Amino acid sequence: MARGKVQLRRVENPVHRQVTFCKRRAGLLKKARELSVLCDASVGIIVFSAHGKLYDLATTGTMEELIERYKAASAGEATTDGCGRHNRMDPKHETTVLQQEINLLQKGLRYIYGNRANEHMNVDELNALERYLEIWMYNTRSAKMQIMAQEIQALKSKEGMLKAANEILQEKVLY
Amino acid sequence: MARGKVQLRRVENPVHRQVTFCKRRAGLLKKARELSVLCDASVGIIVFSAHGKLYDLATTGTMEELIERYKAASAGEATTDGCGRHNRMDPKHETTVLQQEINLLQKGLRYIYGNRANEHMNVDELNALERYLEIWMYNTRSAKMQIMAQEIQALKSKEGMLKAANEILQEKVLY
DNA sequence: AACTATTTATAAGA
DNA sequence: TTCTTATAAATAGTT
Repeated sequence: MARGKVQLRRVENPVHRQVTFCKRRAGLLKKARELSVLCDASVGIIVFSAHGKLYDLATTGTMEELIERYKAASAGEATTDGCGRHNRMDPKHETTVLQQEINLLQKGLRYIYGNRANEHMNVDELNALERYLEIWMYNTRSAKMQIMAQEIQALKSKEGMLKAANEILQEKVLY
Repeated sequence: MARGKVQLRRVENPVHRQVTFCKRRAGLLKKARELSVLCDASVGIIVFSAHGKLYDLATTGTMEELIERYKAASAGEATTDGCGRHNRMDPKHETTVLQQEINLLQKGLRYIYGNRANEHMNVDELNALERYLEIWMYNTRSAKMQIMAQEIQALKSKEGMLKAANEILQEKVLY
């Protein structure tokens, strides 16, 4: 895409190929992140280099989660919005409420930024801020717990595989 | 990328968002195919639209094969987030730390703004966010308490004055 | 790892 | 939707 039109075939020079791989891989992942953010989509990417090295990206949750969702979606076709952790309400109302929330939090951020938290805010504003912070913290903790639970699951599964491999190796040693 | 710089946040207009989704999804898959051909790589992409519709691409074999290969490859990996720059607490860089704090909170704000709280944040970030939120909430409560205490003080003092005035008036009435 | 000349992708408009 | 077009973004070749 620059200084020469690209030919759709393998780059023969190994050095050039490696450089192109790095650049384009980065570009691809960037595009995926943009698509996810701009369009509210979930994107998972798996890349194996020619030499077998793995690179991946999951814009939403973990790759395992996406894979499960993929299997569910590609097997059956009854995908009733699998994500839905927060039930949606009237979009217009929601937007307004969210905007107010954002304004308040941004005001709070400015105070933090000035290292003079909460000056110039009245009791009503502080109450609202407190409420939002509680909700936010709750969400943060929930998300963290979810991720950690998934990691534990992954580790357990890894442990199982390692144990199995161990047994096989021990058998081989014995005979 | 044209006729207007792209902002990295959800496209609010649903029609624009849908169009952008189609275009960019096509672009992403094209880039993936190019990467695969040019660099001899295997690429798998899973995309879920906001409404849960699945789009996928596997440049080599099937997606199932890629998923199996992914599981095999990721199982034998260290989960030590390669970047890992967790060294902190250099008093000279107080400003830097503060800036990081702001960045984190702003990142959180963007997620709230996009109605997708805490997505794309890892456990470390969530932990840090939780810590900041606790501090912030503590400060908020302190400020609120202080203001309320002052108001109570003011009211008590006013009450005292009124009582005194009342007594004087009663005395005047009696004589 | 930077730099730029070009190509490519795409946002907005028709 | 699809086509066009002006412009932003990606990147091939180079240093």
